[in-house]
Amino acid sequence: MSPVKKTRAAARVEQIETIKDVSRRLLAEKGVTGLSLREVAREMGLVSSALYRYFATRDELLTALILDAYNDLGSAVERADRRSVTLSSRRRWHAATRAIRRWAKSHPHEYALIYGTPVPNYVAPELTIEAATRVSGALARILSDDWARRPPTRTTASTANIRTFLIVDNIRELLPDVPPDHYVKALIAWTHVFGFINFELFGQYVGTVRNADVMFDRVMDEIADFLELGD
Amino acid sequence: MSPVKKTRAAARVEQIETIKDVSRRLLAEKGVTGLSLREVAREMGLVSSALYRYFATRDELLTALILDAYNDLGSAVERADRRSVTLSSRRRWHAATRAIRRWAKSHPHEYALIYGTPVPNYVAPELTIEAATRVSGALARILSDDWARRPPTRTTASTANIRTFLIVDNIRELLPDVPPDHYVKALIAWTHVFGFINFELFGQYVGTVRNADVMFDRVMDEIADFLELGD
DNA sequence: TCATTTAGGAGAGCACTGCTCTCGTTATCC
DNA sequence: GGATAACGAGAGCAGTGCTCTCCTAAATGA
Repeated sequence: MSPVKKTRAAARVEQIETIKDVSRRLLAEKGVTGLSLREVAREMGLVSSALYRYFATRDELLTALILDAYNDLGSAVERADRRSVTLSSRRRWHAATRAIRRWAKSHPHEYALIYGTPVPNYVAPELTIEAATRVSGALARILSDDWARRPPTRTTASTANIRTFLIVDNIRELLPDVPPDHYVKALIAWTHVFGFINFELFGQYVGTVRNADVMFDRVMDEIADFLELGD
Repeated sequence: MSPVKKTRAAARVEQIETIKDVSRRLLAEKGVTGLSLREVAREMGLVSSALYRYFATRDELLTALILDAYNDLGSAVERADRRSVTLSSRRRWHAATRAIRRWAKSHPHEYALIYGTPVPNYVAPELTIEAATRVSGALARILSDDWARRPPTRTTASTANIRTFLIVDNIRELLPDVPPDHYVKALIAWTHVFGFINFELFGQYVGTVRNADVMFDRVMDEIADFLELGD
């Protein structure tokens, strides 16, 4: 209502931003378990109880960080895709998946926060689901665009069978030009991007993979074949 | 040296077993973060400091639980494979991967312990790597056995290129009959089993997958095609 | 057999955590 | 200008992992 926001509200959002920034720094240094409200407060020259004016609980702060992480990753992959949108589908796929992995490796703890073990008792708020869709949406667009360019030989198989195990309405929104009988392949591709990064970051590839950079490209190429992406 | 072990040593291993049992129960109830040494001690009618006679630190207890979890899962999939070893490679693949997922769903917190975010600062002890190999080894045997039955049309391509990003010596041990140019495919299959289960258990499939049971079978069938497993 | 070593448990205590409550102060709104 | 609400300080509670000292009872060696 007031023409100009006064210092009060501005100071609040600024304070919230500071809390999240400090938290992100401590998160990067010591991981989730090492992130404590008291230390954040200490760093800010505040007493711990003051933080509760902004976040009712530690989990609430973590949820905010998760949301930001999803959006940060989301915009990173969107940016990468924007740069390569004129190239072939295969190159777009490589650019996008590389961007995801790159973000993951430079923000390992934030990545673990969103794609690792759910922190408290796992209840994904609606907002995080929406933010999470940004990154999968970017990948989906590449695949859907590719199908839009393919010769229209599609068989348009019935979705009746697929409906038993997939929520096709939600998927169709993301893959408007992909025939439903390819939804499973698309989900496999999506799953594999994060399956690889999880295994790499969480140490499962120790002893088998020597150079994960090269391996990732090879695997993503194999997935592109699997998706029959245009070259 | 003594002919019969006295009560002392036996009581010790028994006490250790009790600690791990109680810990597993509490782990299943409240997750990793909810597992506290003091509560374990309380349940056993002990004082917390007594537990430190058996585990020098909480992480040491967790490491023991991780080791047991790997072995428990390992023997579960080995058992499943033993029952289906006479069937086709495709059926063996389905039996083994189903066993893995079944174990994961009935031990979600233990699964998260070994395939989720590394708990403290991630240092995988040698012993856990060995135990972890049991489950991947069981999967590998299926694939290697399948290749042993295939007509010997293998091209035996040079491993020179693959050596740059894979530790082929370790992989060859697990896949003795698989030509090296198929190692990447094998690693993709292995990665995807756990990529799927991670996504399912950690809530990433909410909104897209309706019936994960059916979806899993479909996906594993697609992977079997990808591996060209015999039917 | 008896003295000695050693293992196991009890209990107090330290430093830390998340979170709650009360109480002044100070900026905002009517 | 006075009421209202936001903000921060500070004390305190219950909980944590871990350490240290002390005592008892069991295993060991001469």
